[in-house]
Amino acid sequence: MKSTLEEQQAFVTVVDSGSITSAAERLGISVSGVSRALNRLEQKLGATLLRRTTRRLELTEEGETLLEHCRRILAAVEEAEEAMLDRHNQPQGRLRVNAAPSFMQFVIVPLIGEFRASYPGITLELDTHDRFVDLLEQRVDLAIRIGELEDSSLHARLLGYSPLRLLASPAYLERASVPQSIDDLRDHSLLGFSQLDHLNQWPLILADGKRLHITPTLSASSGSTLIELAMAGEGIVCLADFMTITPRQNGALVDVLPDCTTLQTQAVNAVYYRQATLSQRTRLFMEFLAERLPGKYLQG
Amino acid sequence: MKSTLEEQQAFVTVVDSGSITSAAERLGISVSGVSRALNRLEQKLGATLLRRTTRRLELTEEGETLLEHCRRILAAVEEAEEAMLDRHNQPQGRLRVNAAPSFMQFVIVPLIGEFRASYPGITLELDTHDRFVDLLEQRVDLAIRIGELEDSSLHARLLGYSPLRLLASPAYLERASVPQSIDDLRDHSLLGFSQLDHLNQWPLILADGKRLHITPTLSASSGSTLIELAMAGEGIVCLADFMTITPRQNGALVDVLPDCTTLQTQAVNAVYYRQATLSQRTRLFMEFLAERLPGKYLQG
DNA sequence: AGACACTTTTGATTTAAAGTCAACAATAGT
DNA sequence: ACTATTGTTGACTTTAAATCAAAAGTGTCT
Repeated sequence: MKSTLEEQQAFVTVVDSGSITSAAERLGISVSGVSRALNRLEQKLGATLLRRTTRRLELTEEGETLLEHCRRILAAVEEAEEAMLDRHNQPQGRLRVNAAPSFMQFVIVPLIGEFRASYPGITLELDTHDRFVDLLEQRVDLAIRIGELEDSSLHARLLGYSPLRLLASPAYLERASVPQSIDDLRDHSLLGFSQLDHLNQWPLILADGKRLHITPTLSASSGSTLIELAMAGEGIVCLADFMTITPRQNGALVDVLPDCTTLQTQAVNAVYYRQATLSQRTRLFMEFLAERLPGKYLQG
Repeated sequence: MKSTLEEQQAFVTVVDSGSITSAAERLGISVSGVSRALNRLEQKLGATLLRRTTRRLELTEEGETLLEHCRRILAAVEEAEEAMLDRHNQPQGRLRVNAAPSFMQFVIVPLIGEFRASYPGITLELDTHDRFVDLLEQRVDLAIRIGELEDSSLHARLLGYSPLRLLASPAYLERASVPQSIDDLRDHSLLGFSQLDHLNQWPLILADGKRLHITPTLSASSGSTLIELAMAGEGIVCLADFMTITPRQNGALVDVLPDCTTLQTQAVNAVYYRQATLSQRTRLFMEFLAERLPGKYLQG
């Protein structure tokens, strides 16, 4: 009278895919097989897991609880299988990495060619997501997180620190003026984020002791758009160092108040959910990042 | 071609019980069933897990690796089942607690009657073990550890702090003398541990700045024996506060140098291995300890 | 060495579990 | 109310796992 892994797999797949029919397809078995597995599981546990009508599936509270447990169990089983596979084989398999869009664009993508050349057997999935995702639910092997860590059930490896910079185009500075102090910034066109207002709290202390909270008259929702705007001479931006490497190199952007800009550096961590040992490919990718990022992209 | 829970259970049970025959008995299936399950598992993984002769079983390196994973998986399955059971039922089930012998004797045992009266459905197993045990391997739900924690994969809950005391019987102090300073102790009969020499490093700073490392001419291997010796007037002992409550109350032992004795207090933690939520009974027991220990047995 | 006690593996068979197909029932949308 | 879609159920098939009995190892003792 013990629930099997197949039943648990069926349950999780049904929840993830939203219907029994699509779960059956994904699992490669018949619809009735999935329905039966679900019923078996419910009967064994003596609880209803999902209230199901033909059109909609809804998790009960028990189902919610069990779902988490099942994800954990299945992840542990997968880890075990990987551990045995890794023992003798070349690095291979799916590796899903999650990072903020700007970090993905400016840091990971430029390095990815080198990694792929070293380990051609690894299938990479690059996932961008602004808010923190549930690693277990999304089956993410490794996530790069900037700033403070929250979830203590995750393991983390520090990759380095990311300083912030103030930047503008030479044309803008010539047309407006070159600010000499933090308080001078108030007379400038400051470009900020349109959605995430907390990023408009720049880490600069004004003469009155307060932090500079900007209310931009021109804003954008992504770092790359902000860079384009700054290069077009629209004003001053405050961005993570790693986004600004190329425009600084070719002179499209120059530092503004370079002495104040490293005030708030944020830790950059590679985080993962693992109960036992890290899979070979995840470890390889993490080591790759830990080796390449400090220096050019991050402060050691 | 995926390994089942039954196969994993068989594998773990064989390792734990040391033979296929006894594992079969424990699992309530036939010997050949276990042998087959083991073979299936090995074939599915393409690796030998146990080198087995009729007389001896030996884990291969792969087996060692898989064993850990299987324990984790099975523990997670058990957690899932418990979580579903706990949902509607009264507290019940097996609860295995591990602590150092002296802590068990002087702290847990005196309190256990009250706990049992409150939750008669819980089956308690009190395990004493000097050295730190592997919670997963020994299926220990909760362990009490005194001093610094090592294993970071365990969760911990601080129960309080345990100060040390120097004690002797009034008769001894009358016969010898009452030491007035730490350095006076050198002229006394100091009782120490016979096996664990690091416990003979008393947390007292001498005039020359060194710690007092005693070389006892009378020693014992357990705290309770040392207490008996001290009560018999054989000398001065240095023991955790919680062991000395009764003899101090009835005057059999009195504090020596009471001002120096709280120097080194050690943290007392309840630690557990859990991937998801704590089972109801474990949580109840931990809360019970956290509520009762500070004050009488530990410093808050 | 050889006989003995014990443990594990294997072949043939039985038993039980899980999956399939097809008919039926339920539900939302037009 | 009709229809397209989705989930459940009964009868049957397939597949996996357990058992019994016999055989093959392995270590011990005289």
